[in-house]
Amino acid sequence: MAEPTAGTDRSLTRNQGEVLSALKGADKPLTAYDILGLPKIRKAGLKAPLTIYRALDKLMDQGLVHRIESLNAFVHCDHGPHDHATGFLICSDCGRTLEVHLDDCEDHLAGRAREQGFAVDAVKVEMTGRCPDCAARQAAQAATS
Amino acid sequence: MAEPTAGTDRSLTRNQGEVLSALKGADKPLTAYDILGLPKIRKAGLKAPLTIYRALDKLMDQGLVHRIESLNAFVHCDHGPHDHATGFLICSDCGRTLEVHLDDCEDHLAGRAREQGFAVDAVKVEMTGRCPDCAARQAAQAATS
DNA sequence: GCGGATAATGTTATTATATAACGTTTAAGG
DNA sequence: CCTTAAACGTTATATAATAACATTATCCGC
Repeated sequence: MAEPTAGTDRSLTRNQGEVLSALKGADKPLTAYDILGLPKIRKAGLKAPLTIYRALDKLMDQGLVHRIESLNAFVHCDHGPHDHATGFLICSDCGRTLEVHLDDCEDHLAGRAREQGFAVDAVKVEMTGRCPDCAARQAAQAATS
Repeated sequence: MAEPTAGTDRSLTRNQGEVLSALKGADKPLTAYDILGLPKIRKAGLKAPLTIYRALDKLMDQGLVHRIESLNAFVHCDHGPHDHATGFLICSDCGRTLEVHLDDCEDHLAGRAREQGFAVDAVKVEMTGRCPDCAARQAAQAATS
């Protein structure tokens, strides 16, 4: 029983496929417990937090999923596996995120670290603010008040 | 009773002073529960998690303490209040951190966000790796094995 | 196919991190 | 004083993540 039924990616187990599929279907990051609470996930037989966390760990190993530290949540990576650092724009209003690539800035950041004698393994950037939609809505509300 | 006995900073309440003092005395980030478990803190009468979290919130408002998202831990900011983004180098071996300033890189990062129509409030950068000491120790061990 | 190693899973319990709700006390200013 | 807003105390609870151990599936060489 190695057929992933939920995802299209080969070499994923059923649990991993289900979790990845759940993240793909969401429009914003989900916590492990958000995922656990999804009807589709329950119907698929996943019912323990650990089951979700294990699947997420493997998906992150493969670069298919990223963890948003400041939200304790996880998002599908829609850019395919990549080895350069990623940053996330996190809307504090609607909770959606936008992934940005930091190919050039990564060198700058890591260079700063190396000046201090630090050997960098991973770079994480998270920016909080308002997404275009929410910024526009707030501007409109401010105008009418 | 507004005298901060633990810290030297004015305008801090006693609880805030105790918590800040605890962080100043540590050589690495502490979680709220780490702080709660310190004898000095217990002796000062702080005994509930919420007490610690409330003090931490205020200290962060004032820029005296930073939160390390990927550790769920808090560090004293030894640069004084500053408004430009900070980054942290986090040693995955010894757990110590090093704060770095990102005054120039911040513009680059935030600019990337603005290209997408995103209004940035805060930028957080966390880099994981090995600090100079731990990198040197590992190199020495590799040489003798 | 068989057998053994390795990875993945199931299950239960527990630990770690953070906040809600509510009443009381304290500090600052008129 | 007296009011008001901030800080605090207390208890309970919510949220996030992992430990420990038994079981099952998958891969690979034979």
